[in-house]
Amino acid sequence: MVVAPHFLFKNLIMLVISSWNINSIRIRLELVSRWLDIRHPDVILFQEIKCQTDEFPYTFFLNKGYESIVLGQKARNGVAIIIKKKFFKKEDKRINNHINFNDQSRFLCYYISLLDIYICNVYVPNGNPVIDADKYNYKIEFYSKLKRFLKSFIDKEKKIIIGGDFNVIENTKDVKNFKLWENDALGKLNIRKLFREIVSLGYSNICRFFYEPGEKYSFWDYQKMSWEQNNGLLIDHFLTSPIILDKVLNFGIDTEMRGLNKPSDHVPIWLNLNI
DNA sequence: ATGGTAGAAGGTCTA
Repeated sequence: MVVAPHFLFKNLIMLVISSWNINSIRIRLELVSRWLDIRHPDVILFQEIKCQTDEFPYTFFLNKGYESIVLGQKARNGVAIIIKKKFFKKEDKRINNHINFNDQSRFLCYYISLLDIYICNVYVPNGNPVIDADKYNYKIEFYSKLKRFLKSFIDKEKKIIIGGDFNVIENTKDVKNFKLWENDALGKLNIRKLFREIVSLGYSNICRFFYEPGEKYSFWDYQKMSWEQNNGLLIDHFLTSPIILDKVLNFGIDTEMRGLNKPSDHVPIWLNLNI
C-alpha cells in the first residue's frame, strides 16, 4: 500500500530549541530581542539569569509570545525555561528540583505535555578553584545527582532534551591549548569522565553530529582579548535521549552574538527538531 | 606569577 507523503508528514512540527548562558537577563533584553527576531526559538533555556524569580522580565517575554518558568536567586546563577504560548499549558509541571541544593538555582526540568517532551535546563557549577575542595566537590556532587536523575529517562524511554552550560571541556579540541586547562575544574579528567558517564547512559551529544571538535566554541572570556583572538571554549551542549535523536535535523551556534554590543560571554546554541 | 573584565552587589564574590 502506498501512502502519500503529505499524509505521513501532515502532523510534523518543526521546533527550534535553544540554550543560552545569558549572564544577567535584565541587562541583556535588547540583545535577546534582536536574537529572537533572527532565531525565532520555540523553547529557550537560559542560564545565569542573575535575578530573583519575581524580578524576571515576564512581561517582556509575554509581549514576544512566550511564557516563562523561572527559578531565580539573588545576584547569581538562576535558570529559566521560556516556551511559546501555543506549547504552554498551565497544568504542566516541573519534574524534579532535588538537584538544587545549598540554595543554588542551577537546575530546572519541565514537561511540555503538548509535545510530550521533557526539557531539562542545566547550569553546572564552575568548580574552580580546584584547590578549594568545597567548590570542586560541589561540582562533582552536582554531576553525580544529574547522572542519577537522567538515568530513569533512558530506562523509561522518555523523550528528553537536556541543554545548558556544562562547564566541561569534553573533547581536548574544544579549546585551543588543552594543556593549559587539564588541571582546571573544566578540564580535569574526573569532570570529563562524569560528563561522559552521563552520555554513556544512552544520551547523544548533539553538536558532535554536526561539527568536528575544534570547529566551534560557545564561550569566550571577557578577559585577555579572548574573543578577538578566538580563544574560546565549547562548554554549552545539548544531550538527547535515543528516541529524540532521529528527530534532530540541525544544530548550530550563533557565534555572531558575541561580537555585538554588551554581549554575554556565552552565545546561544540551538537545534531543529521534527516532532 | 600576576592581573586582566563583567555583573550584581553596594562589600566582595563568582566566573
